[in-house]
Amino acid sequence: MQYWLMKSEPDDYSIDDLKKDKTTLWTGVRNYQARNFMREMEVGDKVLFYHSNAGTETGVVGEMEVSKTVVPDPLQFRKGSNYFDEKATPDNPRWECVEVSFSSKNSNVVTLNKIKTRKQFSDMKIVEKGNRLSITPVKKAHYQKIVELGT
DNA sequence: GCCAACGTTGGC
DNA sequence: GCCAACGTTGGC
Repeated sequence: MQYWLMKSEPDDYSIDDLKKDKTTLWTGVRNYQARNFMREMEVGDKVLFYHSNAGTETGVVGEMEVSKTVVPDPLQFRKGSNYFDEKATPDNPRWECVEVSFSSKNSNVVTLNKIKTRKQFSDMKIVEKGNRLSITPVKKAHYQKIVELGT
């Protein structure tokens, strides 16, 4: 069992969208490091849903779970999509995505601000200066503490 | 909207 | 394989 954090801009795809959809393909990741983390994911892994670029609401907003391991990201083949990649072919895809399922929405947003002010989170990847990576592994203890703070 | 901190691309 | 130029992310 592994623990992760995945970012999404709420204007693009929010925790409420996931709640409505119940499951979704986590498409649109176009960073090799993030893709490689998705390749490591297994069914049942737990994931913190993080809203980025959300002003004072920026932070962890809920939990989800990996429900399917990676498949080729269909958007890389879709001409006209923002995520179209002309170098990708169905025989040789470049980008992959996992399927995730909604678990719960926090009562409170665990804001980035709050995470930053707590010493115990100082080694989290999202706190490190300049980390723009949209998918990062999270330590179990950090995961549990953040869930607790969001309840 | 600004801009620092990256990541990627492509010429050499 | 280096690195300058360019593009993107995401906090503020």
